[in-house]
Amino acid sequence: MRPSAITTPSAPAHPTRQVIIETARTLLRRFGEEKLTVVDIARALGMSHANVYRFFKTKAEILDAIIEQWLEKVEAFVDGIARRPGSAAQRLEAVVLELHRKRRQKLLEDAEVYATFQRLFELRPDAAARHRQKLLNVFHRLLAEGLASGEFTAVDCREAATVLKDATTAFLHPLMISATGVEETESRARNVVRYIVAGFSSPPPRANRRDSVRHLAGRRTASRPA
Amino acid sequence: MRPSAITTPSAPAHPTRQVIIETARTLLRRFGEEKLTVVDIARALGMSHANVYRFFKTKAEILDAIIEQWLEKVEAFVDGIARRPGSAAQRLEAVVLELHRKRRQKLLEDAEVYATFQRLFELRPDAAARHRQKLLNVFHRLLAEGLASGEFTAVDCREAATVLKDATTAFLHPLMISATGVEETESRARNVVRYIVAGFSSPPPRANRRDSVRHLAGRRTASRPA
DNA sequence: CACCTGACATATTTTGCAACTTGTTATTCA
DNA sequence: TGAATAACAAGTTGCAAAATATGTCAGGTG
Repeated sequence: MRPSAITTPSAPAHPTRQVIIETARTLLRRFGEEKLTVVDIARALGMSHANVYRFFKTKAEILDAIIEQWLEKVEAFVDGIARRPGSAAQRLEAVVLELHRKRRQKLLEDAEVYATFQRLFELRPDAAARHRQKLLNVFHRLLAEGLASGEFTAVDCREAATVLKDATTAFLHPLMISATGVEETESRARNVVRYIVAGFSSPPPRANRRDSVRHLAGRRTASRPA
Repeated sequence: MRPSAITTPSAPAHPTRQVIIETARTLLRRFGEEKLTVVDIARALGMSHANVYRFFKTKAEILDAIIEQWLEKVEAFVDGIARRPGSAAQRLEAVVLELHRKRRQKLLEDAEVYATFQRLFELRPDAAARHRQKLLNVFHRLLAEGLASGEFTAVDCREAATVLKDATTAFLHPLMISATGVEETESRARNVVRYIVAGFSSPPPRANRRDSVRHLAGRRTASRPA
C-alpha cells in the first residue's frame, strides 16, 4: 500500500474510473467499509474484478479517490461560507458553526455512514491532515482579510489561525463530534470563537490585549508580528 | 453491568479490596485490558476466583475502582497546580500545559499502557464525564479567584470555564492527544490559553472586550453577567 | 460464623480449516 | 492490438466446535 499518493490531479480521469468510484461509494454507504470488496464493485458494474485493476492499482487507491472527492465537497462548502458578504468575524464564526452543525447532523441522521467515513479517515491519516491544513488556510485567509479591512488589529495571522483551529477542534474534529456531549454544542462552539475573535478586534485602545498578554511573560511560537 | 456507581466513599474498603485492585492494575499494565481476567487476578493472589466476587460484584466494578483511583491521582495533580502561588492566569496556563505535557509524555513513553487506559475509558464514559466536570470546576474556581482578586474583569465564570474546557480539548482529551500531531503542541496549547485569557484581563478600559463582542449580535448561552 | 472453595450454568473467546479477497499473469476475443 | 477475462498464488476472513471466562451457590473448614 502506498503511503499516500494524494490524488494526481494530472490524471486524465478515464470515465470508467469515475463510474467505479461512484459504484464503490454506493456500496460503501450501503454495506460499510469492511464489506466493500473489489469483487463486489466489479460485479455491480458487470465486469470482472481484474478489469477494475486496469483503472486502479490497488483497492486503497479507490478509497483514496472516494475520500478525495468527499473532501473536495466539504472544502467547497467551507469556501462558500468564507466568501459570503459580511465581516471577517461573522464569517469565521459561520465557518465553524456551520461545519460543526453539518457534521453533527450527519452523525445524528446516519451514525452508520458517519462511522464508516470516520474509520476510512483513520486508515488515511494524511488525507485528514491535508484537510485540516485547508481549514487552517481558510482561517488564515479570513484573518488576513479582517486585518486588511481594518476590522482586526494587532493579529499575527498565522499564529491566530492555528489558535482558532486548535480551539475549535472539539467541535470540528470527526473524532470529537461523537464525544463532545450532546448539550448546547452550537452555543459552546460560538462562545469559543467569540472569546478568541474578541481579542482580535478590540477597537479603540489598541495595545491593551497585547499588554495583558505580555504580563504572562511570554515567548510565543511563531512570533512574527502582524 | 451497573451504569455508573461512582465509587461509594461510604464503603469501609476492606483491605483485600485494595490488594485486588492493585493486583488487577499490575496485570492490566503488563498484559492489557483484553487479557485481564478475574481468574488471572485470583490466581496471582493465590485465591479462587469465586473469592474475588465476595469483594466485587462484577469485573466491571474492579475496573471502575482502578479508574477511580487513577482519576483521583490526576485530580490531585491538577489541584496541586491550581493551588500554587501566582496569578490566576498563570495557574490556568500551568494546569493546561502541565496536564497536556503529562499526557503526551505518557503516550510517548508507553503507548501500550496509554492505549489500554484509553480503551478502558471508552468502556466507562460516565467516569470520563465526571473527570471532565472536575477539570471544569478547577477552571471555574481559578476564574472566580481571578475575579475576586481583581485580576479578571467582566468574566462570566461559568461560561468562560466552559470555553476554556472546550478550547483546550485538543490538548487534553485522551482521544485527541494521539491525533493532535506532534509539532509544537505545547506552544500551541499555551497560545490557545493566552488568546482566551487575554480577554479576561484587559485592565484599564473595562468595557472594550464586551463591546467588541456585542457587534457580532450575540445571544450567548448562559448570560448571567459576572 | 466469617472465610473460602469446587462445581456449575451461561456468556465470550480462541482455534483451525474452508471460503473468500487481493493482486498478477497468461490467454481470449473482436 | 487494445480491451477484457479466467485462472492462480498468497494472504485474510468467516465460522462452528472447543476452550475459557464470568458470575452463582451449596457446602466445607477452622
